[in-house]
Amino acid sequence: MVLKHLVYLAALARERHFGRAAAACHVSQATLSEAIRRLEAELGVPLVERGHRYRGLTPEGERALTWAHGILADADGMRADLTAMREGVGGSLRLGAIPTSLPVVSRLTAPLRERHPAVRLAIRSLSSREIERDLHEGALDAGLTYLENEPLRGVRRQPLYDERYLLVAPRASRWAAGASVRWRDAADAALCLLSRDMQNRRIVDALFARAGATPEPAVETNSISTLHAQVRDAGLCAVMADTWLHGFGVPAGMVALPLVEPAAAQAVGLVWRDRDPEPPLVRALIATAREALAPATA
Amino acid sequence: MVLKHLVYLAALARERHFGRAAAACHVSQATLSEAIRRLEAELGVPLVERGHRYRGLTPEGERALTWAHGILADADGMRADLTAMREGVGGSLRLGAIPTSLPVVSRLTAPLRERHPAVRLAIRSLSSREIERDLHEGALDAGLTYLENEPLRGVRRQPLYDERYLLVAPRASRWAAGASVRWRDAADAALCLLSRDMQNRRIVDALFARAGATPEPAVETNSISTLHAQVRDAGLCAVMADTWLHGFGVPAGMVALPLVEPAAAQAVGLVWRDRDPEPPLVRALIATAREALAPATA
DNA sequence: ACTAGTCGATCGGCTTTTCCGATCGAAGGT
DNA sequence: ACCTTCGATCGGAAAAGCCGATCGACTAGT
Repeated sequence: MVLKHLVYLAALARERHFGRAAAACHVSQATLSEAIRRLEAELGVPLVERGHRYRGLTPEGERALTWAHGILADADGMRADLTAMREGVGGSLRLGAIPTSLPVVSRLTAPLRERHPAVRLAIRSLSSREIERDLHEGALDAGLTYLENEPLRGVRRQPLYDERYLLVAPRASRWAAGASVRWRDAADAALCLLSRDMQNRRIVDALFARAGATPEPAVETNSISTLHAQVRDAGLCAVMADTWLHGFGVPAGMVALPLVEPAAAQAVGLVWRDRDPEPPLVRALIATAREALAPATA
Repeated sequence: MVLKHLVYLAALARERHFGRAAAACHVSQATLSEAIRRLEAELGVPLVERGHRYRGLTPEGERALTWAHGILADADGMRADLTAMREGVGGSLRLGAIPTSLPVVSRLTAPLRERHPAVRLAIRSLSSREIERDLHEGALDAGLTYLENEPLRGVRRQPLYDERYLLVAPRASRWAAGASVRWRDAADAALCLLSRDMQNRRIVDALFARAGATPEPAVETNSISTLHAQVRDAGLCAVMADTWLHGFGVPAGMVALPLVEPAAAQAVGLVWRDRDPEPPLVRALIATAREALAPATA
């Protein structure tokens, strides 16, 4: 079996198109087509739904793809590992992070780059689900995401901090009177919340629900910067993670009050693929994380 | 990179000889030599200590070998998985087992073969350390070994039963008087024990030590059948695992008495390589083990 | 010290695999 | 009915893989 053919299979699954997949692999469409055919012959199973158009992988193809992702990740890991032994940790680390963790990422990457100046970083803001998926597809080396709210499979983890929630409200509003706000009360505010496809929102909804309330947001968005802007410029209230406020400050004219009853916290941490051995860059990141950003740095 | 080259590397590390490794791979020595050279060129690191004789792998080579074992195991797993999807679980399952667990193996393999008649089994009696090593070298699919006494790394586990220890003594001896024997007292008997390279012996030694005693065995052996024979024919006492006695019975004219103070037990279970996805045969074995031989079947 | 034998590297040539450009044929949209 | 898109296929060129033979260096035995 040829490793390259697995690359072609992965590309085909990703691009869902023979021509584009071939282009992405810098080969002709004929080459890719034949490689898939060979792979099918060798494994003795059809991998793609045959027809005059790409219609997805067969169940066997999907299964093969899972294996292929693992094998390719290992092959890359081996290369990176040996390179690291020769000339120190280098190359490119692809890190996915949930939006609320973005302000924290630099606290992680700064010491990493200090130790290993040759490392190049690619940081992508992704949802927790995208992080999990891309980790398994080998499109990501590590992620910064929620550890507990929704199950994570096939990954190892290093807790880093707890995310807590605050209500950001206009200084003039009635919410600004006390030192904290109850979730139940916050539900009545004119809210700007993240959209429901984001786990942060699902967490917040669950907390509202635990307080017996159902928020009816005036504005929904899938971007935290939008959230921030809405609060600052439109005078709405928002539920924000403390990390975000630490990183970017409380908008002028607004106050941030801890949300209580329940005063819940979500564990956030580093995750990476559950494979041995670990690629050198990932190992370096974990070591850095453990030392530079031990838990209780919230 | 070509998967075949990794096979050659693994063979070379195993055989420690270019010619033999080549023969094991059914290629000429020239082919294998060149393949290693290519691999080194591609990875940019020397993998074997160069000289006019094989002198082992370089540190980079050892590292590469670890990755190679993983990648090759995955490639095999993929093939087996797809074959299983097509024509059911089949192929050959290589199972390693510590000697005291051998009587139990059949209770595991019988239901497995009943469900999957096409499966062929290769059962090897190995020490717990060999099991761990071969598992990682891809020379074994699963193992039956001690789970707790000495650390196991990079494996998943399914506890199956607890191993308990009995003193087998001549019916006429003073030990046969009571219903049990204390470790401290047993240390005074004329003993036949396993040799110190076996974990079972290390466990037994530790239990003697906990009772403040140091056994001075009259006979040491690395084979449990020898142990059994010595007890039966030479009239010595022996510390045996209950599984062995259940499997082969108490030698005629002897009695088996539980060893107490402490009445310790060692957990024994199934282990397999910590990788996702699991090969179909391994999965089938685990499922069978969980159902057919749940814990507390001692 | 010499010799025979072993071991791994290397060379030249052969075979197989891989890759590409071009073309084909089916399906879908207009 | 016509045109476009998509993937399969073909034939030839390039590359890689493999082998037998040979070389050079070390080793063990005399």
